[in-house]
Amino acid sequence: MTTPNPPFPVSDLARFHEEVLGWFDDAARDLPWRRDASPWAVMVSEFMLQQTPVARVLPVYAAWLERWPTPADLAAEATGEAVRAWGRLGYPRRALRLHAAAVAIVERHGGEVPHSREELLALPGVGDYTAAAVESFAFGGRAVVLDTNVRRVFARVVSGVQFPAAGVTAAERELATTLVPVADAHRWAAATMELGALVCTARSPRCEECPVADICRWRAAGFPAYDGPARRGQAWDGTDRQCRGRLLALLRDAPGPVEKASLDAVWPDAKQRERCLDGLVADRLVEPVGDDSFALPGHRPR
DNA sequence: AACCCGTGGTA
DNA sequence: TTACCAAGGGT
Repeated sequence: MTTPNPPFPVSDLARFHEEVLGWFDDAARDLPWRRDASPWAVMVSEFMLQQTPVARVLPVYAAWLERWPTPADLAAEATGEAVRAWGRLGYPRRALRLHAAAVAIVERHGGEVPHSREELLALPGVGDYTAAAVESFAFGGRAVVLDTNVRRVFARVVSGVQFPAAGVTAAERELATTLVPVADAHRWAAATMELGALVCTARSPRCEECPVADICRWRAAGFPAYDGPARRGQAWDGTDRQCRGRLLALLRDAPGPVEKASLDAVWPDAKQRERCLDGLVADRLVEPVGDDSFALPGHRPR
């Protein structure tokens, strides 16, 4: 994020806090992980929400927590069951990491989700964002929560640009730190995220509904278009990801092991297919069964 | 730092 | 229709 010029006026900061927090009181969605959810439930939601929209997470989240209400419940389960229950949320390695995080929570933290940033970051699948989100949403901590929504809101309102840079810079983190209000840090995190999700959206921002339109530096500058390096698109047709998705979908939808011949039928390019199947096995998303079949991993951890 | 990893909704 | 995009993490 570039340095604002002129800088974001200090007088606007108080209004930023007041308006966004006030807007959140009325506009916040009633999401299940916001209704006195346990720390584990918050963690489950955060894993599922990594790169997956809320609407698709909702049903899987509900089923998941009904089946595995605590880390110990999931930790005692076969990893393949986690992959199956993950369904079509995408990036199924997240299911494996969530399972591994549950095992680590049982082994290292007596089955309770840890509070500290350091302990959270040490869990599989927990990076800067997720650690901050759990600190903030599960425990009411003062973490600096920087997700794609918050970054976009700050880029626009404070820095006056359409989109933030590709990666979080030290300056951006510092700026975000200075923006956290003295009181209500965890509500600030949720509120700025919600504003980005509902109003200050990536493609068609609803500025007419925005509580801070009058102090928005991007708007004041006339909505200048993003002028940074081109953001690479995500190719899909013919990629290994598509191939892996097809293979795993077949295994997920089957009650037990699937013969190699059936897997061969879902992807025409034999060389790529073999590479992807090997990759899935290497990733522990799939395991060989007998001589000529494959299945989701059926073994218990340890 | 750049690239890999799924899936489906939307403008 | 085709890109873009979504509460990122690991390497």
